[in-house]
Amino acid sequence: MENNNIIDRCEETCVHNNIVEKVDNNMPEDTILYDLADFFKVFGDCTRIKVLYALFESEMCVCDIAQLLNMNQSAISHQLRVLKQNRLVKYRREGKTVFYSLADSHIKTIFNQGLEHILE
Amino acid sequence: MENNNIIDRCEETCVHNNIVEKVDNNMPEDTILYDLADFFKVFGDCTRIKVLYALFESEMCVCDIAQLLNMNQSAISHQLRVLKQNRLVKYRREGKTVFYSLADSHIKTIFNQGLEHILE
DNA sequence: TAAACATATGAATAATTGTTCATATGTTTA
DNA sequence: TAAACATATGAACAATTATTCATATGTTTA
Repeated sequence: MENNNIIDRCEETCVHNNIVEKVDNNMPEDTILYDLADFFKVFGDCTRIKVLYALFESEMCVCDIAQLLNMNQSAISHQLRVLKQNRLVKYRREGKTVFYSLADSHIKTIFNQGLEHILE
Repeated sequence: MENNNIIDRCEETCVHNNIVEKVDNNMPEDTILYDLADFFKVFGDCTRIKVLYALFESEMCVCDIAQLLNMNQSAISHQLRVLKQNRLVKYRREGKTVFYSLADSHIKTIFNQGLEHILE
């Protein structure tokens, strides 16, 4: 006796199978969709957004960013790691100082589209 | 006796004040940056990404989407509410059924930029 | 009007995540 | 080489969030 109670009733009656099938055939691979969501997750934090906006203007060291955002060095460093792992920033070392800068050309387009949307 | 221990040492010595000041002057308003992060947060979930991709192909009812993604009706309905609140989808009622469709023209550009980035 | 059904929603839970604190790493300079 | 310093990182904690379950809302039809 299989228990099918968890399956909503509408699955049997309401579903428009032709539509579902057509859409299903055109969906990108699951791994791509997961990667995409993970990528956008990076933009879903205000600190990271601020860091990226700052780097639009100039390359900056960790301390500079920390002061600009009025946050401590550790928090910024953790977030820079996330940005680095997602290939959104690159860095160069100059003595003790590490300068970060933007590594991606899509960020500005994405931000502008987002801005257009929220300002509409 | 003020306690300044929480302030990292580098704030006093390493910070490049000219850069910080210049960048600070060009930063968008804080409220905009928060709104932007909140907006991108919507794309940071795989279920919502899938729903939006599905709606690229066709308008769909809640049950259709639930079946397509093999999730229950409640989960989909909750996520559609988030998308609705962020003005990314719109809906029309036809009897008992509610059909959802895309409400925004920026989504495709944003997704494509994201795809280009992760496939690079 | 009552039953059937598609969708919406509140509450609870589990999982994820941003920040802080403490400390480690790596570079410079005295 | 030791001290000073900029940055990185692990662990812990607090806050956020996606899903599920139970149930409510709103529409149709018998």
